[in-house]
Amino acid sequence: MVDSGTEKAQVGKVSRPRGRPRSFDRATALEKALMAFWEHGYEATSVSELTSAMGIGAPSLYAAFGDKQALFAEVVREYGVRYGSFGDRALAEEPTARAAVERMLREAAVEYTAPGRPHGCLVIHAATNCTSPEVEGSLRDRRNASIAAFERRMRDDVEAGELPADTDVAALARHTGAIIQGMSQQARDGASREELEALAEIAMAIWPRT
Amino acid sequence: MVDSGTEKAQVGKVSRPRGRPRSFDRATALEKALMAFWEHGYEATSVSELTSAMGIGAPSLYAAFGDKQALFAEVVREYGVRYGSFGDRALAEEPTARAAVERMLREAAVEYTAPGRPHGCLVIHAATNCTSPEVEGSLRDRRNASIAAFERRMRDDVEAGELPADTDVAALARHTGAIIQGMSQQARDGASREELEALAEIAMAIWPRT
DNA sequence: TCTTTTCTGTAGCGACCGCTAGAAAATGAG
DNA sequence: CTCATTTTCTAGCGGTCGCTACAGAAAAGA
Repeated sequence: MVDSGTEKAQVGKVSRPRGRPRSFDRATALEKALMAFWEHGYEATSVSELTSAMGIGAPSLYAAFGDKQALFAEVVREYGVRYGSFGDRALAEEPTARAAVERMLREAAVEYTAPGRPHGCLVIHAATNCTSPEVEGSLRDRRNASIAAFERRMRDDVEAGELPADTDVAALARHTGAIIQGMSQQARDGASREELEALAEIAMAIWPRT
Repeated sequence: MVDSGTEKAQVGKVSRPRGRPRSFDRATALEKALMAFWEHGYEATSVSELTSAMGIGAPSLYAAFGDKQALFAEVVREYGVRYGSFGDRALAEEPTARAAVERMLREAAVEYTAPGRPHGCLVIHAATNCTSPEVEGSLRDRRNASIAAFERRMRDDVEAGELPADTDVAALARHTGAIIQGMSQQARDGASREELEALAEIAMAIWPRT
């Protein structure tokens, strides 16, 4: 049952696997599950909601993804790649921590209110009020890891002389995290892209004047 | 069954009601329910968890509080009075919007990490990922009402000349809401009072220099 | 005492939860 | 073709959900 999802690629010919072929596309089914979890969270999304959203029966779901928790873990991974990577990209590509945060907040306003998909951030919301400590903890770890990444990037800037030596990088990172989390919450509560952009712009005023 | 909770006070003598007296104190039972909902949220707190936390049987719960949703509504009301009033107090008592927000954030750092009770804010978290739109919406309305109250207080200051005439009060109010919501989230994620206080202090830097 | 009223405890309702056994269907291998 | 393998579909498992019928217990009033 391990590695049940990956199709082993053969040299040259495609050579389909032995038994009855799967009647659905695994990637699109995963995407449907992602949307369902994103919209309603881990516990409030029942397996029957998942199966009907994914267009498959329950046994197919369990055969292809393990169980509900494993499917959610895979959804979270996929979310990180498809929707949650703008922060890492900003941190990696921008020349300064300040520019990275500014771009991150600006992009968050767009991402969190994008039409045609749930608002806000899956990592922030999908495992709140969750009976399983494992699931709740996995997303909490991700949130705290993000703040730690902010702090590392800021500390680099301090060491490079880009930020004042007495900068409280831990608090500055926490502040950035709070803004992101608050923006996500307000996107869920109906705030528009423009409103979040104005919020982000105000939040940038904590940085030393340019 | 309406008004089943309130004991009608008589002039002079106490005159207990007719039938078998209630074996539990309604207020302390409500407080236990409040803690349970605060900790785990609306849906993740089952009726059987509630009954065992409150120390009563299910029929007693339904007789005294209606149903789960009515109990939650009463809990939210009680929470607003007992734990969620520091914001309104700051807005009402402080001379300026800025002083009110500063005090509110400082107090939020304390309230959201107070020992012996759940961290963060019930209004922000207890109805996320909720199957019932009514319950989810009731808390969302409260959150948006808070931001609207911030905005009104700020607009008063603009009209009084306490804030610049071109202040974007809507964005400033949203920013304050985002900080509060982010602080609550991070309190749930394990941040300490000191960390939240440092976050709050940084957030105050968006206001014009004193 | 007896009746009336209200609350308590037991026991269980129907509905949904996550999950799976087992048979039928669809493919490749021989 | 038959056989082995894998997926699909149907049906349903045990468990928990929110909630309640019912009988007995505990009080006031007659």
